[in-house]
Amino acid sequence: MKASRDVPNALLESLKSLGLTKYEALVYIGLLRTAGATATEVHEISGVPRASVYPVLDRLVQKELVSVSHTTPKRFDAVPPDQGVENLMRRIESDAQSARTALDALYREKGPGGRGDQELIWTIYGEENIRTRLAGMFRSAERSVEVLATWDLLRESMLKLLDPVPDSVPVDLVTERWEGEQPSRFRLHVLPLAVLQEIRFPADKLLPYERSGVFLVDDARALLWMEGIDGQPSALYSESAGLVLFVRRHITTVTEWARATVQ
Amino acid sequence: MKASRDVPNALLESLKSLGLTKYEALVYIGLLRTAGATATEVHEISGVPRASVYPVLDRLVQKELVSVSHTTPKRFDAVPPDQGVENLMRRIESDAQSARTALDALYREKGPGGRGDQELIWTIYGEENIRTRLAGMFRSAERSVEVLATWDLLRESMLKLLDPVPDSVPVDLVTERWEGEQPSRFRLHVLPLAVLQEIRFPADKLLPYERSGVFLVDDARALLWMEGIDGQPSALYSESAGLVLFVRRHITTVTEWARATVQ
DNA sequence: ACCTTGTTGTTATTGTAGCAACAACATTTA
DNA sequence: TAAATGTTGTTGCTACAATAACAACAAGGT
Repeated sequence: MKASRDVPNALLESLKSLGLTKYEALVYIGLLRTAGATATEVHEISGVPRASVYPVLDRLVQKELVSVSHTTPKRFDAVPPDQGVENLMRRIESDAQSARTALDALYREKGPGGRGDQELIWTIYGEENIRTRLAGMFRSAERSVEVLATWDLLRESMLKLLDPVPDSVPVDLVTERWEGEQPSRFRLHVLPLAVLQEIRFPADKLLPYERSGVFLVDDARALLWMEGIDGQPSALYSESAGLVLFVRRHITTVTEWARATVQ
Repeated sequence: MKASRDVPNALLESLKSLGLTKYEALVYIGLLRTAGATATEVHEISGVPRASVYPVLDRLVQKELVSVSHTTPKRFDAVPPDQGVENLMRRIESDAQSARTALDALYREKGPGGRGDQELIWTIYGEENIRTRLAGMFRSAERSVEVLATWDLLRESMLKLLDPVPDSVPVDLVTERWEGEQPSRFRLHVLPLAVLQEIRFPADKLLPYERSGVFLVDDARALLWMEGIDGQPSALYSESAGLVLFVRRHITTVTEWARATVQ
């Protein structure tokens, strides 16, 4: 009676990242389909060696995922899945909380400046991280904000990020199309640029150029939003004169060239 | 220059349960206090062997906890703690979600009854698990609900748990005192029982008997809420005739005896 | 030019800890 | 006795931890 051969591997991985070992996951899954099983039954159902079942069950009880009967032999039962996962998450959430505060304390120790940024080009991975960086750039804008990005990217949440830009700072948006009403807050330039829609790479391989953008603040800080074919967004950020100048030229060039072509 | 000897061990454990290894945690912590460090500097600050720093940094970049510069030598920077933890939690949360649904599917496969409960005495660990069990008991009540518990326990959230009891079912509450207005929904018996307040164990060692209670539903299902000295709540649940009878007697005995004594 | 010095990035090797797997044994129950 | 339960100890395995060694490259001095 080994009915547990069909345990999806993805499920095991998920449970592992919640702090369970392979055996713990297998035993818990096994117990979910068999109420009140003895240790030997657990062994049969889960495929875990009988001798290993005892320490594993101990750990699961400790983690509040199974309950034990007071009979001999002992019988075991699993708590319902949603609640079991909840119990695991509670621990992790608590760890996350204490880690957050402890790390924050360390983080604030160091002065914010730390010459770290100047003259360096940083790659940032993960959409969240990029957004955070952009929010910081916009918030600290003092003289100018220029954005050259595909509508796909703008629409999603870029516009919300632009809210904290001080009122005194002019904002230039360049994109290839615009849906919805035109915002009065920004200087909007809608240019149906082919460059922004698709590009052909090596020869005839059509490369979708979906979400990408270039952001320049105060002519001093630049961010390039890229997106690989895998869809994983990454970005370059820099305050170096070189990259800033490049971006400066890129934006003006595209704008000029597109204006000439279109009209 | 080894300024990292004072890394709290608890913090390392917390980060480990968020999916980081010891080295990953040390490197991330080190980077939090030093913006734009080279691999060698990371090695010096974190105490991690220089050769091990490279694979560790790779993993941290993959996990969206650090960003890389494009200079030579490469320079590394940590994302702010709250956001970093957020990035880690996002993965875990997603795993938890998929695990929940996958497990739920398995769980519903088996018929609910499965003779598992009868004649067995279960120990349940963890306050959440006990509450859930109680909620299930109350929801399925058909003839009677009897509760004998300290006010401390009742007040906290027991009253909310009693909401789903069908209106046709009488509910008896016995406790040692009552604060706030008396509920009309229940038959309330306030008995200033010394038993419920403190008991003396072996000889003169005063044992605080803070939160404990006995719950009986339909004269068929009983739960004993216990709480060790460590404050970790646990409970016994059973549908066995033996334990149910014991609880039945306990409640009536205490009630009778207290009534006789008090008046 | 040459050689030295130091740093960066990479690879290989060894050690270690926690989990996985099995064998063997003591204990209970029928 | 036989069968099943619960426990113990040993061994193997895998991921991580730790050290050593190496090639590539850039100063800097002679």
